[in-house]
Amino acid sequence: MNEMDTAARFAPWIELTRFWSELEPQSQEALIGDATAVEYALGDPVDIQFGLMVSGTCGLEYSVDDGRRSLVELFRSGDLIDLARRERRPQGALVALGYCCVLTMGSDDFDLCARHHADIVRAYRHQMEDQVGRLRDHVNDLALKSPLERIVSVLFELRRWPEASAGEASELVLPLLRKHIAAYAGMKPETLRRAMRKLRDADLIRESRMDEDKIELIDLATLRRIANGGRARDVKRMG
Amino acid sequence: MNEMDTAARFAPWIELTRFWSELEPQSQEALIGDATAVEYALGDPVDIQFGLMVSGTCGLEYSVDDGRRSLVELFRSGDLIDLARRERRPQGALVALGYCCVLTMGSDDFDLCARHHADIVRAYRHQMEDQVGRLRDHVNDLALKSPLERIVSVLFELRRWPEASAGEASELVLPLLRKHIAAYAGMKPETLRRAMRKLRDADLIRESRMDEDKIELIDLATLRRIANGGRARDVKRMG
DNA sequence: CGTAAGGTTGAATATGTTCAACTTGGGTGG
DNA sequence: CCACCCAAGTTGAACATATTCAACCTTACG
Repeated sequence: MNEMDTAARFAPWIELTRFWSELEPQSQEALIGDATAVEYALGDPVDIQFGLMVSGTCGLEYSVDDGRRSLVELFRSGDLIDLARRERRPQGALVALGYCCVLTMGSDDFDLCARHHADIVRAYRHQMEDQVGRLRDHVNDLALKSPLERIVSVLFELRRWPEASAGEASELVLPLLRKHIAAYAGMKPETLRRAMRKLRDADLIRESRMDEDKIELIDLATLRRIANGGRARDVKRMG
Repeated sequence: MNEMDTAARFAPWIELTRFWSELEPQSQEALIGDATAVEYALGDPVDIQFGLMVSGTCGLEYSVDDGRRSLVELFRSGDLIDLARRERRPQGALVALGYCCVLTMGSDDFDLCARHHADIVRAYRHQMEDQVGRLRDHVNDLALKSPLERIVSVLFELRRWPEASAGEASELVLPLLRKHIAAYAGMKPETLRRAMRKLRDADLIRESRMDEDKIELIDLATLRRIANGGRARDVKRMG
C-alpha cells in the first residue's frame, strides 16, 4: 500500500462516478479534506473500515474454518465501503483484486461532514441503495440460479462497471481474475470454465485469443434471457 | 391490508428495536407524524418502497421467468425497508410472511426529517450497516456453505430476532413457514427437511411434537461450529 | 532456466434436485 | 357434523449436476 496526497491522481476516475458527481463542490472538498488516499496492489489486504473507492477493484472476502473462501461483495470505483456493524462483529476482510486506490476516512468524520452538508446524506443514501440493490440481486443469483445463469448474470454486472466497457458495447474487459469471478459467483474455477465453454460453444460469447480477459458478448438478447433464468437452465434447451 | 392510526398499537414491539431506541423522543414523533401504519396478513403483497417494520415479518421475493422464487432478504421488527435504486429498476416484490405491521413513509419525507434531526441520520446509518452486514453474511452462506451449514446459520440468524427467543435461551420459535425458510436458504423444502433430520438424528436439535414451529437447540457449541463451516460439511464427520 | 500461480481438462465422486405419492391440518360448504 | 378441498409438509428413488482430484499447460518472474 502507498499513500498519496495529490487529489489530481485519482480525479479522472472518480469524476465519472455517480456518488461523487451528486455532491456539491464544497462537499467534495470537505470530504477530501478529512480523507487519505491509499493505493493497493493485487492481493494486498485493505485495512479500512470506511472509505470511497477511487479506482480499481477490491472485494470483501469471507472464509470459513476449513479454508473455503468466497467473495461476498465487489467494490469498484465510486463505491462506498462501510464494514461497520453493531449486532455482530464485522465479518470478512477486504482484499485488493487488482491495483486499486481508496479514499479512506473515519466513519465519524463522515458523519460530521454529512451534518454540515445535506447533499452528502442524499448522495450517501442513493449510493447505498444501489449497492444494497446489487447485493440483493447477487443473493438471488446465488439462491436459485444455475452456474451458467450466474455467470451470465455476473458478466452483465461487470458490464456496468466504468472500467469494463472501454471499447465497443459488445466488448467486455474482465477487471478480475477468473478465480475471483468464480469465488464471487459461488463456484469453483473449473465450473466457471465449463460454463464459459458452454456459452462459447453456443456462439453466445467469443473469447479473445490475444487478450485473455477480453470477451465479446455476441447474442445479447439470448444472454439476457439466460441471466434472467428464462425457462431453461441449460443453453442447449434454449429455443 | 389495514390502516391504523393509533401509535399505541405498535408501541410494544418497536420500543425494543435498536433503530427506534437510538432516536431522540422528538425525532420519533417527527417520523410518526409523517408516517402511516399499515397491517398485512400472510401472503399479502406489501406495496411500499420505504418504511419501518413495526412487527411481524416480510420478505423481498425475487422470481425468474420460469417460476423459481427466492427470498432475498427478510425484514423483522425494527428493520428499515428501502427498495429504491437508481442504476437498475427495483427488483423483486415485498411479501408478508405472516401478520406484519409496517410504518410507511415517503423516502423524501424521511430525508426531510433527517435534515432536521441529526440523530436520525446516525440511527439510519447504524441500522443499515447491520442490515447490509446480515445481507453479506447471507451471501457468504449461499456462496460456499452446504445446505446443512446454511440451515444452522439461518437458525442462528432467526434466534437473534426479538420474536423468536420468547422462552428459554435454547428454544427457538420459527417465525416463518418452512417453505419460506427454505426459499431464504436457497434450497427446496425437501432439502431443508433432510438437513433438519440430520441435525435431529445427531441429537443437535429437538423438534417439538406439540408445536410444529418450536425447535430446541441442544448442542449450541457444535451447532455454532457447523454454522461456521467448521471442518466438516456433514454432521457425521464432526469430531 | 526453474519456480510459482493462474488457468484448463477429464473422470470419478458426492450431493442437491426432481418427481410422485402420501400425510396432515385448517377451512369451507352442504 | 361431516365430506371435501387445498396448502404445507414429508418421504423415497431416480436423476442431474457441481465438486473433487489429479494432471497438465501457460505465463510471469526471479
